[in-house]
Amino acid sequence: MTPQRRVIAEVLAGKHVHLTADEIHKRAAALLPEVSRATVYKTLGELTGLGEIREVTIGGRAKYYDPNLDAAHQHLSCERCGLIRDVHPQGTSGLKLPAKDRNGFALTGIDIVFRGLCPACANRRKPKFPK
Amino acid sequence: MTPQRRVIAEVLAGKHVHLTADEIHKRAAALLPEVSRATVYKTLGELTGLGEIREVTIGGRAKYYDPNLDAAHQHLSCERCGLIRDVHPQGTSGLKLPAKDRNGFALTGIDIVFRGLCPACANRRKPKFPK
DNA sequence: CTGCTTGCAAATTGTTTGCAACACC
DNA sequence: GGTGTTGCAAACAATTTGCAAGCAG
Repeated sequence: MTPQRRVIAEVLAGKHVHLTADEIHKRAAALLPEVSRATVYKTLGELTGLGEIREVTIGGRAKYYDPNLDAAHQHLSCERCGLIRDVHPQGTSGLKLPAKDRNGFALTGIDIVFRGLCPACANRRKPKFPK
Repeated sequence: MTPQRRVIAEVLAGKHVHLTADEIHKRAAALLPEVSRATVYKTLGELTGLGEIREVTIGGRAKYYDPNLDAAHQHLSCERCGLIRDVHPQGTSGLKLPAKDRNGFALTGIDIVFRGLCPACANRRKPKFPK
């Protein structure tokens, strides 16, 4: 357990934390300036391998890291700004794929993402200018 | 409608087509050598804007493009090799997020991805050695 | 001519890797 | 002194953009 890993763990602590590797790096560097991007990536890779966090790829370019593995949950994602929130709706936990639809796959999990616009993005309408 | 766009449309035609932009480019170039990557990206961007196809980001680095918008469907994805298949299981169409869980979001869609290992990948076991 | 499309190349973004220096048992 | 960690820099991969040239109406 090095100082670098501690600050990364601190950044990931808490509820509703869904950050990209780059955001994690920025926040970690604010706490401890001498944290390099490479270390953040390596640490996140290890944590993922250990099952402490999970990579989620939603809607965009960068991966998000989800430290909330205790409770099964789904994600609510803003298509405009990329904001991600955890949700725990009923009726999703029983969801599974019938054997006849599995195509021989060995299933390991199900990801459910509710897409939409967050309140802030829904208000300020499309930032698009008629020319 | 230019020759370039026609071959891109041809590549996208058919069922169970889930290709990355780069794969689309390779296949289009096989039909018509003078198709540049940039043109593929621009065309895919337009088609996405027009609602003809949809970008899906599953599990990895590159986006996949899904031309099957007629029928609501979900995806079955191999975590090892990236293979994606369409599935149409029962019991998912009624799924929606209760208002109390919406956090003020205006919902536009729900993505469901069943993760697992395809038959081929399940056979050749993890290329990973426990020490 | 005017406007949209193409395609090369360069720029951007997100992530991974090679490798030397370092700290810790 | 070996093991594992760091961090710089370079390599990569996926995508986007600037811009000059081409084609169609």
